[in-house]
Amino acid sequence: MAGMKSSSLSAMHENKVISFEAIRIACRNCNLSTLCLPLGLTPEDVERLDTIVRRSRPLHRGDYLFHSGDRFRSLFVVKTGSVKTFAPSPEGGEQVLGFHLPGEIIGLDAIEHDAHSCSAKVLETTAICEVPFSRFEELSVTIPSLQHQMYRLLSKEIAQETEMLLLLGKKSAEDRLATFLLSLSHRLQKRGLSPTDFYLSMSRHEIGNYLGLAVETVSRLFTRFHEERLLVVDRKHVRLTDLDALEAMVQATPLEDCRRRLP
Amino acid sequence: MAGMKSSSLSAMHENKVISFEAIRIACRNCNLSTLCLPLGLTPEDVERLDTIVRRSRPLHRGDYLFHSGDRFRSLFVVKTGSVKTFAPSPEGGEQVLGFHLPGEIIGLDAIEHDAHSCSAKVLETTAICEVPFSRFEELSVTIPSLQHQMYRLLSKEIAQETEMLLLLGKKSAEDRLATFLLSLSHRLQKRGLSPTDFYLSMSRHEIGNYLGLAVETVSRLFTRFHEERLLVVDRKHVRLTDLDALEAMVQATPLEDCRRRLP
DNA sequence: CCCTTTGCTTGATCCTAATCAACTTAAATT
DNA sequence: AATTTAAGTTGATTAGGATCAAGCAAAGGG
Repeated sequence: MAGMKSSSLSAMHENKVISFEAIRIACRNCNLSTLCLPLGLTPEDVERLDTIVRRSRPLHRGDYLFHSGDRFRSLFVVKTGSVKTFAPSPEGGEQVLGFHLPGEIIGLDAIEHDAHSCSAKVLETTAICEVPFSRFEELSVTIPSLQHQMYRLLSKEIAQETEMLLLLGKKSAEDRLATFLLSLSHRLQKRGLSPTDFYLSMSRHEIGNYLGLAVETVSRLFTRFHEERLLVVDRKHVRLTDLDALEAMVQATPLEDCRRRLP
Repeated sequence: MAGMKSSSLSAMHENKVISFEAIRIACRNCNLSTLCLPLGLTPEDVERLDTIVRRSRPLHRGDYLFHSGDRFRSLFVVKTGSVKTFAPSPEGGEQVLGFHLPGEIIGLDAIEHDAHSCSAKVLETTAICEVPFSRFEELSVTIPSLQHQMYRLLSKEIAQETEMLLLLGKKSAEDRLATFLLSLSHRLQKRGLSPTDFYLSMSRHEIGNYLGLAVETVSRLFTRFHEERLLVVDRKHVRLTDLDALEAMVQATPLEDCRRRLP
């Protein structure tokens, strides 16, 4: 009822004024602009981008952004909250593909097939910016720096998945969880949040699934890390008390091939 | 010294006329155009793209396209032959990230950091098209369909790596090798080659490294697949004698979570 | 051609993390 | 508050694949 541009979707729950207003910030005022599509654009071009962005009211835990198989129409950017993407298998199982924090773009894998090959599910109350892709492409043809940024973001996604391949291909369970926690830490820090003190919006089951480990293993590792004074964990809340040790654990990848040239 | 456009690099070994001429085919005559950057472009635009493509003389086994850490200047497209990319680790080990066949683009992960995060090494005599990226970007600003195709190719790379994550995250050694062989089979078929009869340009060690398995495991699996009449293998030569059985093996992913709603 | 090197295969043993099972705690529903 | 359900932890056992060890075959080099 407030603004005249009440966006595409119907606006109920208008009693949640505070959070709803908070998410309707335009790109130009958004603190994520250094991570997101507007990076490198002139203020004028940011305005043009802004006109095609759709901002819905907040989604809640369990809501879907899209399902595997859906026609690809838009990219989705997390504004606040978090989202998991996963590949559902016919038998009801799933493979978690990623957890997405504010500023991260979801749906980049769908451009080629014009259909989503994974599903995206909201982990907590979350605000999303929707970017209709056909309109985006029209725009990026006329804004070279937007095209450049899009190439960079796509490339970044590839580089990140490569990191993940490295992790799953070679490393131990311990390394995997350490890397996961450090990844969260770094990403939260970039967003101006505490790199040592945060809540996990995903379950142990989802962490394990993501890292290719059983729930039990994840649980045991949390216990062990706790015992080793690397962190304090209580339910979903984690406090990393020895970032250096975690980093060292990951660095010290005792990769093979160190004995090949002996006798 | 036949042609007048003797390309950027010096042209020695002109006695290798046949193969050298073969690789100097322009984009418009290249049979890979349905897989590569020219897809969807007008003949006129293909010509424009062609002017920025550099075609060197053939590279040989062990040659590098680039090293990890090199400044990013160009994308590389395999024209004939094959290339492996890998992340070298300080201790001398490496993680193989991919094997690249004709029409596949290498270097997409480097756009963001403006530096290569992996190395690319030629597995057999190989012809490469080099696409200077800054010139490519200039061009793709003026050719919407080229921008579109680049988005698609980047997206495809992301989707492929996602597939790989799924493989490494959940599947057994058997599944991994079967998936690997089928992937090769499909990709060769798309290129007009036999999907059942081919040579592996990479070693067992490299296959194992890529799939997150020990060499010994790969060797044992080849033996087992042979015993099960799924393939005939002799050294580097493979003939897949039961594609359906291999497909079935991969499909029948007995993913967990089938017992959760019982007692 | 012999000799070394490199790549591959096969067998034996070990170890990490999965699986199975039981129990605890927290959250949701009544 | 009582009951149910879901999530997490801990222990015991097992299995799949890594590692260790040895031998063989092909390729390369003098």
